[in-house]
Amino acid sequence: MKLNTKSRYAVMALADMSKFPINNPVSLRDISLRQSISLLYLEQIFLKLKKSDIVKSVRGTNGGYVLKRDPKNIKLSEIFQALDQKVKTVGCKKDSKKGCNGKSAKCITHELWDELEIYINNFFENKKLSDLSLNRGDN
Amino acid sequence: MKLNTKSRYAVMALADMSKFPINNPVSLRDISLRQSISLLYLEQIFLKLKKSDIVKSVRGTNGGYVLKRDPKNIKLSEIFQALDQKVKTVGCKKDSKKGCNGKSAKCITHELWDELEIYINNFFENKKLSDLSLNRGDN
DNA sequence: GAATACTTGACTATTTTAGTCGGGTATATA
DNA sequence: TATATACCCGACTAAAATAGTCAAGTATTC
Repeated sequence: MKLNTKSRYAVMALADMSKFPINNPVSLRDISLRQSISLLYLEQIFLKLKKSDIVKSVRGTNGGYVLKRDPKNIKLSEIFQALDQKVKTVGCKKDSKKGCNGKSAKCITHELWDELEIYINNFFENKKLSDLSLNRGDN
Repeated sequence: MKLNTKSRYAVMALADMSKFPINNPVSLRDISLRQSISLLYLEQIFLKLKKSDIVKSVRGTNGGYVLKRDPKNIKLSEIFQALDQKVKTVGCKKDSKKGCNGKSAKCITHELWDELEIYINNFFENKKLSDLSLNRGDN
């Protein structure tokens, strides 16, 4: 059970951005250097963040990306959703009528995984980008 | 972020077993049929559960596996550990001196992932096999 | 002694992940 | 207006993890 790098990097990159004055475009190149994340990979990630309205882009020289909202208003759950990163504990279909394992009803542990999924989502739902303790050190 | 089938099947299989009188060996063949899990795969899983002292085996005809403890005393976290299923949210080394991304210190979001890991482990730590609502239906 | 059921390591197909590549387009500034 | 910077975007790919299967056993009961 592990988090993929895309979502992790997304949070890292946004946390990096949030250290700078809002409306000041931050280039992916800079983030790439500071956080040691491949520039090309970051581009992929930011296209998704843009589509989900978390950042906006400024093209051209001195361009970059800008947070669309105050970090206080950006929930981590949004970031994960932007990257299609779902917490999927089960193969079981949500639709209980179909059944989980070809059988007629929910599988024996269905409730458990549902509960876990809600539990984890809850964590991200309650965390804001601004909650990350941003030490102004060398990172 | 998803759970692998091995851990999921392990929980399903043990939940299945716990419906039967303790000390009554349950064969993998039966579990396989009831839960629609490959027999060969179950064998792999149960070897690990056995090594971790969660079940014991009874060989021969009418043999099978038996829970070594009351379901009330089997934490889900033990089952996951038995299958080497760890909650790994980060690539960062635990050892904070090494640094996470080749840089000198912890990465900017290190605390967050640690927190998440503890949060999730906590879920499994507090759930017992006996907590699974076992409807005596067709599963 | 035949059938049942656990034991074990090695193997393999498929899927997912973690990126890279190549060729764009838009904008600022010199 | 040329050029460098930086975003845009789909397609591709190597490597790792997952989800199993296979083969060849051993132990026990009826």
